Amino acid sequence: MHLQYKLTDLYERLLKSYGYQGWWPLYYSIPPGVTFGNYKKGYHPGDYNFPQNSVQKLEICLGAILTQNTKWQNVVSALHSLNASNLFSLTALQKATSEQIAVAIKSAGYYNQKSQTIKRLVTFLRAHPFAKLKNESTPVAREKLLSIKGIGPETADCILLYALDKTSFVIDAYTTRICRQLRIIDKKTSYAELKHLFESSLEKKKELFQEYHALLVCHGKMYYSRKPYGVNDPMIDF
DNA sequence: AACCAGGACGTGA
DNA sequence: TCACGTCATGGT
Repeated sequence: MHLQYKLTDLYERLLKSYGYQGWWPLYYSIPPGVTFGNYKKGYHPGDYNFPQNSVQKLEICLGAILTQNTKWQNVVSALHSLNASNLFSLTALQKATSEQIAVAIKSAGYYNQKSQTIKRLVTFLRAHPFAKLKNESTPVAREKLLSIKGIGPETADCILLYALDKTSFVIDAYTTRICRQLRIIDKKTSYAELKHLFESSLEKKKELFQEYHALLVCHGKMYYSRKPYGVNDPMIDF
């Protein structure tokens, strides 16, 4: 079976098992009064008309940084804390010191590093507003994001895909584990190689990229969070 | 009570 | 390049 078919087939199977995921979850920048399925939890399955404004884009960037090697629930409480501290805007984050931000995001862990990364991001966004970034080509915007210390490949790709609607596939630890287990790649395949594999195999639609990554995380949480990874994965029979 | 989480960076080989 | 240590909280 060709890899291209394998990857599109895996998507179909995951979608059938788990349904639409509705990423990126938004909690503190949603328009008031909007109700959409389990919207209160932040997810908006089937609705790809997000983000709608720069505050929502900022929330996605913050979430992408805060969730580095961290459970999402800890990120949610950090976002709540930021909101309670009136730090949920570019101008507020600009005025705040990294120490003040660190206190607010404590629950997400690595708060010293992440607070400084957030400060660098805010400085960056002053010179490169979202509207300007969207007009850049994906590779150029990606390089600019990667130039920010504390923003690596996965965080940059999350921002590109979910905040800027760019078709940049996100590779995370679950994606790598799943693809190894399903013999799609071997142990020494790099982030860039796996990313290229997905991007060259799939239709370049941001809705597909957004759902696929979310589905891989959902599946990864089920079968790939504890060693030995993926031994009970029902998708294993290709 | 060790283990893990939607990583990234600095270092030495 | 790459393997390894470090950063840190909170749930299981």
